[in-house]
Amino acid sequence: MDVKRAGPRRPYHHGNLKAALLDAAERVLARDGLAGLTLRAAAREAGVSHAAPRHAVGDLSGLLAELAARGFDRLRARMEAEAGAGVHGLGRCYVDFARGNPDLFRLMFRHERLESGRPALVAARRALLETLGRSMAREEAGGDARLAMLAAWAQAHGLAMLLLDRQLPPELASDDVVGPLLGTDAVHPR
Amino acid sequence: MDVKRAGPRRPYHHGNLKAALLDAAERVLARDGLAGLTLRAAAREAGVSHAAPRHAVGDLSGLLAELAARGFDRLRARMEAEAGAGVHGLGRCYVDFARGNPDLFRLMFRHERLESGRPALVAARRALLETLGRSMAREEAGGDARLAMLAAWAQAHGLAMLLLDRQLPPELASDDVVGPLLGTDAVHPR
DNA sequence: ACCTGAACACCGTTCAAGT
DNA sequence: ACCTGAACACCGTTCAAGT
Repeated sequence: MDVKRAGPRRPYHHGNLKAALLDAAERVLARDGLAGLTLRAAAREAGVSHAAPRHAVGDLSGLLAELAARGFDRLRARMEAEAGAGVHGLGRCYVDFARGNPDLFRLMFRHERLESGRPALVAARRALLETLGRSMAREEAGGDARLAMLAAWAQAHGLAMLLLDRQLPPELASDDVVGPLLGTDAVHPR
Repeated sequence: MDVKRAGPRRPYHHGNLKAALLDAAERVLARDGLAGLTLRAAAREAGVSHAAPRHAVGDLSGLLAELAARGFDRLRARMEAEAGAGVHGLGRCYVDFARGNPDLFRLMFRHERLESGRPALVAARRALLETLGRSMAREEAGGDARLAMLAAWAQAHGLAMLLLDRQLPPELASDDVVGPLLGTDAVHPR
C-alpha cells in the first residue's frame, strides 16, 4: 500500500501512461519487429493491463499513429541536420534512416494501420514536408520546385522501400549501383 | 451421398483446392481489402474448413506468396504489352497497375508476410525483372544500364507507394505534377 | 479520471480422427 | 492423400466494476 509513493517498480501510472506506452512500444518494435508490436504486447511491456491503453491512446491505430509521429519527427531532425548537403545528401539521409530503422520506417508509411487524423501525426508529417520543401527550394531555383521535389522524394522512397522489402536482385542492390544513384543530383525530369 | 458426382454446389475438392483457394482469396481481397484477407476467410469463401488450406498452400505466408506471384505475373504481362512505349510508358504502366490494384500491389511487396522461397513467387519475380531489363536495355544503350534501371524503377515504385499510402500533400499529388513526372524520360543520373 | 478483469468474437496453427 | 472438428494460444475491443 506504499505503492502510491512511486516506488521504483512502478515509475508511471499517473498521467504519463501515454509516454510510457510509447517507450514500451518502441522497445517491443526493436525486440520483436513490426509483426510483434500488438496493443497487448505494448501494455505488457509497460506493466499495465491490456485494457489500460484505451484511455491513453485510444486503440491500436492510435498507438501506431503516435509512434509514426515520433518517427517523422526523428527523420525531420536528421534531414534538418543534413540540410547543407544538397539533394543527394537528403536522399542518402532518407535511405539511411530507412535502413537504420526498418520497422519504424515501414510503420510510418503503413497508412491502413494508422489513425490518420491524430494531431501528432498530422503535425509531424507537415513539419517534415516543410523541411523538405525548404531544402529543395534552396537549390532548385529555376524550374518547377514541386516537380523536382516529388521526383527526388519518389526516387529516395522507392529505393528505400525496394531495399527494405528485399525486392532488388543482387546486381541492383550492390553498392556500386545504389551508391551512384544516391550520389548524384538525382532526377532531373524536364 | 451423391456429392462425389460433383454437383454444382461443390465445384472443386478434388485436386484443385489450391486454385480455388487463390480465387477465393482474390475475391476476399477485392471485397474486404488486405486487412480482411485471412486464412480462415479464404477457406470460408472457398467453402472448405479452416484447416483445409494447410495441404494446398501450407500456411498463410504460403497463400499470400502464391497470390503475390499472380500479381507479379499480371504486372509483367502488362509491362510486356507496353514494351514499345519507352521508359515513361513503363513507369506509367507500373503506377497505373498499383493504383488499379492497390491491395494486390501492397501485398506483392509485403515481404514479411510472404513465404519468400515459394517457387511460383521466385519465378514470377524473376520473369518481371527480365522483362524490365529487356525493355530498359533497348533504350539505354550507352551508360550503365543497371543504374538507369534502378533509377527508373525506384522512382516509379516510390511514386506508387507514396500515392497508395496517401503521403503526398494535395500540391504534390495533383495531376499537373504527377503527370509530368511520369511523362518524361525519368531520371538520368550521371 | 484512470485502470482492472472478465468476456466476446476473431485469428493462425496443430493434431487426432475421419473418409 | 485430403479434409474435418476440436483444441490451444494468441489477438483487439468492450464493459462492468473497482479505486
